[in-house]
Amino acid sequence: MATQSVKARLTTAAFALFDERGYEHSTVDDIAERAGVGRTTFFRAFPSKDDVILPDHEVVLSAVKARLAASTQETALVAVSEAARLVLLHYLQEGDVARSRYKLTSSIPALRHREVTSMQQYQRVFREFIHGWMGGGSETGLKAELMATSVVTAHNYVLRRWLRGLTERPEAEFDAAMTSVLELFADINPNRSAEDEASLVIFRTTRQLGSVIPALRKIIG
Amino acid sequence: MATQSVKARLTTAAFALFDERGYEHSTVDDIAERAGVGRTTFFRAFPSKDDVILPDHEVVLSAVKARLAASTQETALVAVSEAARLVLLHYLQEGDVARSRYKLTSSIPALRHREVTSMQQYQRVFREFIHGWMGGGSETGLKAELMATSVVTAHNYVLRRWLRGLTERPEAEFDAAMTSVLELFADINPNRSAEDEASLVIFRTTRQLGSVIPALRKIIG
DNA sequence: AAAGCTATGGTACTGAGTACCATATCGACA
DNA sequence: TGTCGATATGGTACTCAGTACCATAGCTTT
Repeated sequence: MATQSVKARLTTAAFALFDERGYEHSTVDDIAERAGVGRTTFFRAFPSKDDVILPDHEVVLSAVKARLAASTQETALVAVSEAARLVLLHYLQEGDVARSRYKLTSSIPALRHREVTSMQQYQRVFREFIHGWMGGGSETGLKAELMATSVVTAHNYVLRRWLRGLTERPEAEFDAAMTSVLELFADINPNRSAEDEASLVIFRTTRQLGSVIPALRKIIG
Repeated sequence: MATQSVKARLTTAAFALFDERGYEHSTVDDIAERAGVGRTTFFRAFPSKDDVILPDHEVVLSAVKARLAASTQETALVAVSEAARLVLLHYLQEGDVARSRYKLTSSIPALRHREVTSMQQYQRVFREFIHGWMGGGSETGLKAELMATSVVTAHNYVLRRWLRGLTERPEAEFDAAMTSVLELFADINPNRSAEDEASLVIFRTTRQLGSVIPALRKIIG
């Protein structure tokens, strides 16, 4: 019977009880009893009651940190995108568990707060990473923060669409969203392009303006 | 003695106790006793213990909603900027209270969560307003969400700098931050500007190029 | 003066979270 | 094999936030 770990048994027991009686009407005693363990053991596995709905949070957060750490100055943005994708993929792999959680976090404030907190933690990791990538100066603080929140927001947007059943291709939508976010910030990045700068060029010619201008118009489109 | 309202007395009592003994070691009974009221009255004034650190939240949130509601399609972005500014100004007016709160939210997780929740509520209001302004279609959902989070993030960034004593001119910094955020999204807005488009202008002149070019350089900078 | 409304205080209860102690299980090692 | 020690678990008792309910004081209304 005890093939699953204690944590896993507690998690399934909790989700089942929350589904049957609702979150408020399921006590920690109930959860522990259904999992076949004592109440004390519950609080050893989870710091608080609401943590039971995000049992893999620490693992995923560590994976995100590891993915970011395994990057260079040139591949930083790819790392950000892929690290965020790790989070999405974890939810996708959870399947029905993720959808159950969504039902719960949508209706129970305490659980919504718990999920918001977890997203804040991802955001913090991204912010520190991006800020470090930008050099860590105070002039890039706001930009780093904006970028981090945007990445997390884009992730959440696609995730929520999938949870609501509004998309069959969450990964493709995620890539699109992430690309548009990174494009948004493209001009203020360290590896900057010259896209925004305009050059004024003056040529000397003996040809008539009347013949030159239509040709110029054609080039500029 | 009871010139202040019950809510105000409870608030000052709470901040004083939190400062003396810390949040965890101040019970709701202690706060109520110092304020000269019963415990029941505390929970009538505040839904939970941690709400006491944001006594004006509902008021400010309503002010933000009102400011947004009093705008037209053309003035939407100004309204967003000024609504966010309302929040900042409220913190600035609080002065030391705001700084005390910052100390508390920085060190006590429960209070940090409370503040995050309040920011989430602002964000939600901004998101819904902006999305409505964009027409409410599903193709603008992500953009609206990104804009709302960015506005709130920029606000928080400047607010935190002021709370840490890193700036003497929070309002000016706020304006700068807000402008840069709105610029960031300028190209995807309904009232788009022609800022990003370049014009090619050709003049006819009889003057020598050698005298014209230095003057042009001076203009362009 | 009686009725009613509102704000407040008090009491009793549930349940989360903590502290502490007791016990069981298992492996290492003599 | 028996013993020690580490780790996981269970149980008990406690604090305190939050809720429900009732009683009462003060004030207005009729």
